[in-house]
Amino acid sequence: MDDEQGALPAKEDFSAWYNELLWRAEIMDVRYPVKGLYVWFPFGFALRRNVYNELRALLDCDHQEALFPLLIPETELAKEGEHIKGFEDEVYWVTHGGTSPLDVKLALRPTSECAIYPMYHLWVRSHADLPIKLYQIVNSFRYETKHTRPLIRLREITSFKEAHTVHATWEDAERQVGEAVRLYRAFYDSLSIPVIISKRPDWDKFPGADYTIAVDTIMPDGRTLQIGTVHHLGDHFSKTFSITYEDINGEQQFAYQTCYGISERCIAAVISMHGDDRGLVLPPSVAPVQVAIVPITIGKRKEEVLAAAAEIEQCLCAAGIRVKVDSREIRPGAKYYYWEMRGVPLRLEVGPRDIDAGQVTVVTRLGEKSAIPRAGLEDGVCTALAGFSAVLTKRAEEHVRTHIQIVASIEELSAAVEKGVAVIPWCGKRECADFIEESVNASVLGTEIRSEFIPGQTGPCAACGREGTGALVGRSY
RNA sequence: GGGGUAGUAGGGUAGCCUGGUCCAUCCUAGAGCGUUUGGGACGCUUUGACGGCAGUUCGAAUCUGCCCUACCCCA
Repeated sequence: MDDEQGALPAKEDFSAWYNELLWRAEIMDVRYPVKGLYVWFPFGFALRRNVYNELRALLDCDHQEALFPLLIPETELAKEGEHIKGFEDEVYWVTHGGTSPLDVKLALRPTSECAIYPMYHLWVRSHADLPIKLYQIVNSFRYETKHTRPLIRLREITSFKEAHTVHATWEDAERQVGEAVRLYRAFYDSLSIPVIISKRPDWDKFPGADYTIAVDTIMPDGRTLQIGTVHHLGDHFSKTFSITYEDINGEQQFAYQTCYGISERCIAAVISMHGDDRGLVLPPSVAPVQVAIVPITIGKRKEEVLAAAAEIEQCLCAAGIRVKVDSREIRPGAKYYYWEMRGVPLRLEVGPRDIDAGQVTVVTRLGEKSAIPRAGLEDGVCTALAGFSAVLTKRAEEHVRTHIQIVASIEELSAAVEKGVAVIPWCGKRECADFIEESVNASVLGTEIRSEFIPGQTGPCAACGREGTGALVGRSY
């Protein structure tokens, strides 16, 4: 092969590839001098903005965006016993104002239940106030002791989208759980990321929830990444924070709640799922630059070519496409590599030969080359972008499908989790899950699996032999 | 949680044991000038560093202490 100058580590070597790519594609700068805190480069931030705009658009149909404070008084945080127990080891505390110690310590929110629910206590009066569906997109803090990793395991989660809803009945809250799962599916569809929905085991649910539904995907190395969670909170928090409403009979009733969240792990998923040895590969829906135009300027016709490129830019821009002309004084090849690293879905090449032929050369990020007539270019580009999205989805589905195995015994499971995730019958008992987990060095992630790639499964529990149903098992980030 | 290794310019490395030399070195780094341009151009000129804080010393990248950060291994 050619000398691979400037190449990334191969994607096979996932950790090295991921770290190097974040830097080279200008997503994040990991050199900030505090462990677990990272800086968004402008390009990465543009990607973040596009991704979260997709999420906002979906939520804004029947949620409202709000903003609650970062600081939570210890007195509120400590109210719900089970909840605080789940977080107490990872809370950052503000203990001083200037040089004077505070009377009541203030926590940096690890999540916002205890910031929002005291206000819900004031806001909820009558059944007519319900349901309430709010969300906010904020940073939150967790003092992670394990290995931190940009976008995946952070001490400052910079992009936590959390929704908090209040309902009159348990059933109504459960319907909202279903609705949230539907929203998250739609969100990940727009990013061409296949997901596996399952119900987390009881010991792994959100502290203070009735149950937790998780959204997982499969990374290039076969490990799973949790990229969304939906919690049915029952009336645990409404009892703690006295969130009550007056029903139609004039009686005070406790409300039922849900909350559900997505963090910048969704961006880690986009990067990891689609990227390749040349860099990022971004879905057109969120790519900061959807089309890069490279003018091939040779000798005398330089002005003519640059004018043609500018005209094409204007016409695509008018059609609502995010487009950039790269007129830097470097070789065309250098520009191709540059935009490939940044995941631009389509590259347009405009040179004297194209002008003479009345066409534009189009190359997709995955290397498919074609020519589109200059007349009707907007339509041609839009079609190519839509086609590219479809190809990404198909590729991603193929990856997930080939990293799932349906197995029946511990031996099969042990081999399966080396390569990806597995589904195995389990009776639901904690001891059996512990046995399975210890035997294969992987986790029981969930049951009641909902995935187009996984059929319903029943059979004897892999640990005890009693009747069981399919459980998702894998190694996770 | 336990152990280990390391931090030198935008990135990668040498030097450290045995403290001292005016220009360490390589690159996909930056700046400038000129020639180039259908897959990472070339020449010349030039810029820039010893993770942080304290200590030892006439003198510290090098020795000592603490802290921070990164990576690897084991639970």
